[in-house]
Amino acid sequence: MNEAEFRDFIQNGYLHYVPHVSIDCAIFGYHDQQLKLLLIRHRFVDGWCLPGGYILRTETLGQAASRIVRERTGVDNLFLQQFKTFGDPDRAQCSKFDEERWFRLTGLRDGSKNWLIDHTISVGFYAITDFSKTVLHTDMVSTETAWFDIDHLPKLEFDHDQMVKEAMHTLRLQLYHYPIGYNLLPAKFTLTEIRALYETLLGKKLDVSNFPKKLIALGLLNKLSEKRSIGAHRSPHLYSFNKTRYNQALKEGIVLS
Amino acid sequence: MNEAEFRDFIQNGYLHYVPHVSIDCAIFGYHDQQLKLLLIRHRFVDGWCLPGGYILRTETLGQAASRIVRERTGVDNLFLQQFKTFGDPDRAQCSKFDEERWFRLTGLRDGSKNWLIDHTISVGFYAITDFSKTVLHTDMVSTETAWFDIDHLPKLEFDHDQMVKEAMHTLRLQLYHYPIGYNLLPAKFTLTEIRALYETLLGKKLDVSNFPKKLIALGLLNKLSEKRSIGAHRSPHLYSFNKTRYNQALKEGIVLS
DNA sequence: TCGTTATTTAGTAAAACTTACAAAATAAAG
DNA sequence: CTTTATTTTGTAAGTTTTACTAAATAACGA
Repeated sequence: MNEAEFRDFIQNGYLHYVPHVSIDCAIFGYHDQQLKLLLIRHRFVDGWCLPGGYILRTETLGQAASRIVRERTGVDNLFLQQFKTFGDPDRAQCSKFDEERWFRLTGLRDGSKNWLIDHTISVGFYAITDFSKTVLHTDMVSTETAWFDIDHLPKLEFDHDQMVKEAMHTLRLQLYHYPIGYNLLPAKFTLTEIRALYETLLGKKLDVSNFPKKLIALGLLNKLSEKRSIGAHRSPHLYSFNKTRYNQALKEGIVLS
Repeated sequence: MNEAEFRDFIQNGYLHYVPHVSIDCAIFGYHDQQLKLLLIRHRFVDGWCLPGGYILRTETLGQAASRIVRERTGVDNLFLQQFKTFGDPDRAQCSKFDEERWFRLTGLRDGSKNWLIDHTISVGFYAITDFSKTVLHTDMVSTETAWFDIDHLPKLEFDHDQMVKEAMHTLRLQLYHYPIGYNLLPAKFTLTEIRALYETLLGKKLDVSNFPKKLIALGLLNKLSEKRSIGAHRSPHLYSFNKTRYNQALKEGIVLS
């Protein structure tokens, strides 16, 4: 989006997008036992917040969320879930609106009458990606886009702290009911690697021996004949996902304890 | 809402309510092993659908949902949960809009330009009440308000069939994680009565002996010294909810199997 | 008054599942 | 060829769930 397109979006965006409703995405990034969260520095409020956007009048909510994540990270087709809608009247703090700042940034007057500066209800989605595979983009709304370690997040603008908390909570609940790992692990991985993934996302230790047994019992994994070399230790077997069972589990759910 | 107020709502409602966003409520009613759903006959589309409404610009989503349920049923302070937000572009079928019908019903022209007739994203809530304690109201939007047996629902307008399905699904999942029964059972009830409540909501039989034991083990129930007379049979003990544990369980969740 | 009957409720054995841990297997380094 | 760290199998103990039995009991009617 260039300068002219951005100005048109500000002035006439409500013709193409649904006004008063936005989407915010908590995009979690995993790689190598590290869990991060994608944040943008918002040009209008000069603080960190979740990436978000508006819904095209022709899109479903899921498609809009998917597009927003794709535009920010370049990643497509990932685990994406709606978790809650936020609509407290004070969530956006429109009272703090600064007409001068708006003019400096947009070159437009009467910002407080703009469709963007009005009561907005936001649908929260969360997603999980492999952050090493992403290519981050900033846009006209943001001056920075960056991954933050989940344990060292800055204070976020609006009600986004609450959003992250609830996204994390839902993610951890859903980990016990849906399989995860596809797109987050290499095509061939060891039992230790998939256990580390779950441990990092859940934020707790799992039994070295019992946890992988459960995944195997659920039929989610194919044992391969290859092994991985990890130095002066017994070489662990490689596994891949049984894509049939995995997709079935995504649809029908699983029970993991 | 009288005729004049209704016309003002149609013409200027967007000043007080958030446009493009609505709330729809799946209000389940339980009494005596019967499960019903509250439906209204929509004046504008002449079919059955879920009761709904708009969000005042000063309200939270929960407050709006609570108000909508109260206006329909007279009941306050019940189990109310947001479950999902629906935003498919074709969910409202605005293409079917009938200008003539609109004029007959509202006496207004240019209906298709009205704020009510535009892309609307709806936040779904579900609630559970005792239908014998409700006093139903119709309003300017509905010609009828009625309880339907859950197994004999008519085809609903818009995407409300899908909403009911997802509300029911969420309700049944949450039954295992939150206590239920307060406001749905008399202050003093037998173990058979609370089991029947869970059986009806879950749509399946539970073990006569084991299920109540779980509730007791969770500390949710107080055993009273009184008994209930049920004719030529052993008189069952009466129980009441341990309100402290019950409220704690509402906050922190429980694990019921 | 006393069986009969239907229901509540305590009790328990079997089964299933979870958890904790021991020990064997093994790859590579020294 | 011993040492070391890790994977992986196996299993015993502990816990929870499930299925079922039998005792308790309230009222009815013979």
